Amino acid sequence: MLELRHLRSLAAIADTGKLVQAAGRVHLTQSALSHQMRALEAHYGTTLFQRTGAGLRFTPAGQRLLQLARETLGAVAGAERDLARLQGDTRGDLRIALECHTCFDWLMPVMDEFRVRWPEVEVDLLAGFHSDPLDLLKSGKAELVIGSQKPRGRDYVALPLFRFEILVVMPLEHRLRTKRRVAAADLKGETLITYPVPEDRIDLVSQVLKPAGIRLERRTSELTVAILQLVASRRGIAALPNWGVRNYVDLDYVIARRIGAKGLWSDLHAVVPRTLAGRPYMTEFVEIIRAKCAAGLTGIELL
Amino acid sequence: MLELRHLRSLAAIADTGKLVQAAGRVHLTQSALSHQMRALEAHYGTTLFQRTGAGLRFTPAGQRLLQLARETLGAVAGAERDLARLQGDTRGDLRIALECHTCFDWLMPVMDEFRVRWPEVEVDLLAGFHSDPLDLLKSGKAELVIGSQKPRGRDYVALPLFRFEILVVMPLEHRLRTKRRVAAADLKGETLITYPVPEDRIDLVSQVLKPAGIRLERRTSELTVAILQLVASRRGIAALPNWGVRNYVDLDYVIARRIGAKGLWSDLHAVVPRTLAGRPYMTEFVEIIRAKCAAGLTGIELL
DNA sequence: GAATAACTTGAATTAAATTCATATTAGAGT
DNA sequence: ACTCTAATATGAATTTAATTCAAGTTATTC
Repeated sequence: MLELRHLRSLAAIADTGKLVQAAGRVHLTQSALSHQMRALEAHYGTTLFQRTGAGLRFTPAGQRLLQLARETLGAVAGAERDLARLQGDTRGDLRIALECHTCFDWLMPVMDEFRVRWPEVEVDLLAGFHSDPLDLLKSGKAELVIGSQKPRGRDYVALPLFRFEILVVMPLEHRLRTKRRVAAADLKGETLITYPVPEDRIDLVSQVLKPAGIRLERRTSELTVAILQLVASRRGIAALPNWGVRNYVDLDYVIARRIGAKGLWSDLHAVVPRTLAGRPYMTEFVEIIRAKCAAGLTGIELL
Repeated sequence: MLELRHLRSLAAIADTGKLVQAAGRVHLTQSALSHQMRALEAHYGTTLFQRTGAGLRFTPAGQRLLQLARETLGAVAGAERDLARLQGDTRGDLRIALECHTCFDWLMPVMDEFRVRWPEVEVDLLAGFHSDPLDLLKSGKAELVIGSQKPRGRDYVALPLFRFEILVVMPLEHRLRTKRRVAAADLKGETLITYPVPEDRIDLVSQVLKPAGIRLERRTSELTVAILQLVASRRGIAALPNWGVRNYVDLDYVIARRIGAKGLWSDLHAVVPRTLAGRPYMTEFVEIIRAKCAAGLTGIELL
C-alpha cells in the first residue's frame, strides 16, 4: 500500500536522477530504494522507471506518481507549518548576513519563497560588508550567517547547505585558454579581481596561491557583473563559483577553467544560534535554500 | 514521521468518531489505532484529540491534520485512477439493478459522484421491477445488483455494503404508540403497506410474521412517499429502513418503532460477476456507496 | 454501584523495511 | 573486443517498527 515514504523517495529520485544520490537525501541505502521502488511497481503492476545505464527515467506512470508526490509533500509541509503555528508563537526575526558576495545571486528567490510560507517572520538581509560576519550573531545583530566558516563555540550550529566549485575566470583570448585545468604556478604575474574582502577570505588565495608561495596583484569590485566586465576587458582574472559564471561562459563572454586536478571546492553552511536552530522556520529556511539551489544552480552538490 | 497510514486512520476516526469502529475500517485493532495516534501526538508534540467517554473529539491540531488527510487521500485516489487508466482500457458498462426500492434514495448522489470519477464508464440504472434481480446478472443485462440476497454460484461475488435497521412505521395515534418495541403478535390484524414485491421478499414477513404464524392484509404502492401517506392517513402500517423514515418521524408525520428486542436488521450487498469484481471502477463504485451512505444515512453500520 | 462502552498501556509478537554483500548490467574508453 | 566504471538488482540476514494480546483505566448509564 502506498505510503508517504514512497512519495518522498520518488521525489528524491526525480531531483537527483540517480538512486545512490536519492538514497542519500532520504537517509537510506541505494539498495533500500531499489527494493522500495520495485515493491511499488509490483503493487501497481506497472513499470515506473526506464532503467538506463545513467540512472532512472520516469515512465508516464512514474510521472503521474511523481506529480502526486509533489502535491502531497507540499500539502504535508503546509499542514506541518500550521501545526507549528497552532502550538505557539512562531513569530521571529531572521536577519541574514552573507560571507560570500555571490550568494546574492540565489538568495532573493529563496527569501521570496520563505516570506510566502512564513509571513509572520521578519526576514531581512544585512547590507554592506562585515569583517567577521559570525560576530554579527554574537552581538545579536543577525540570526543567520551564510558562508564557509564554521563557528567555534557550542552556542552556534552550522547547518550544511551545499558544496560548490570555484573556477578561474579569464578573458577569451587569455594565454591559459588552451589548458583544461589551471595550476597555481600558471597564475604567476596575473592581476586578481575580487570582492573587497580580506585576502584570507578568498579561497583561491588562502588555499592555492599562498600554499604555493605566489602573490598576485589585486583589484576589487563590489558587483559580480563588474568583476566579469573587468575580466572580459583583460584587466585581470577572477575566481568565482561555477554557478555565477556559467551564463557568461555560455555566452562566450569569458572562459572558466578548473583549478588544480580535482578543482577548488568550498562548502557553504548556514550558521545560527543553537537556541534558534530548532525553530520550524529556521529549518525550513535552510530547506528552501537547499531545494532552490539544487534545482537552480549547476555544478553544486548538496551536503 | 507522518505516513499515509496515519492519515487513513485519522479519516476513519473522523468518520466513525470511535476508535473501535475506525479500527475495523482500516483493518486494525483498536489498540493499534490508539498506539498509532499516540505516536502521532508525540511526534508533533500536540494533542490531536480530546478523549471523552463517548469517543474522540478532534482538537484544532487534529482538525488540521484531518483536513490534510482528506485532501491527500483524495489526491492519492485520483492518482491511482490515472494509473489504472495508463495501464489499459478502463472503459466498461455498469448497469445497476435494485432489489430494494428504498435504495433509490441514496443511489443518485452515488451515481453522480461515480460519473465524475469514471467518465469513461457507462452507468445506467435498470428501471422497473425484476422478479429475480440476480437473473439479470446471469443473462448479461446488468453488471451489478444491490440487495440482500447473496449469489449461489462461484461466478458471482457479493461485496458488502452496510447493515440497516427496518422499523415499523405507524400513524401518530396508533394503538401501539406507547410501546418502545413492537413484537410480531402486536401486529395481528393490521394492514401492511409495501412495495409491489412477492411476500417472501419482505423481511418483516419472512423473518418475523411468518415464523410467528401471522398473516396480514397487504396493500402495495410504488413510491416511498405514497406508502408514508397511506400510513399517515391510517390505512395501515409499513416496514421501512431507518434512513427512509427518519425525516418523516422528525417532522411528526408518522412514528416508527423497533421490531423485536434487537430490531430487525438487513444486510445490503453489491453482487457482481467475478470477472468484473477486480475492475478498479467496480471496487470504487462500491467504495462510493459505502462512503456516501456512511456519511449521509443515519442508523446504518458498514459491513 | 454494577454494567457497559469507551480508550490506554506494556510486553510479546509479527510483519515489514532496510542493510549487507554481492551480482548484474550498460556504456565509455582504449 | 575488452576492461573499467558507474549504475541498479538481488537474496538473505538483520534491524526496526507496527501490531496484537491481555489487562488495566476511566467515564457514563441505568
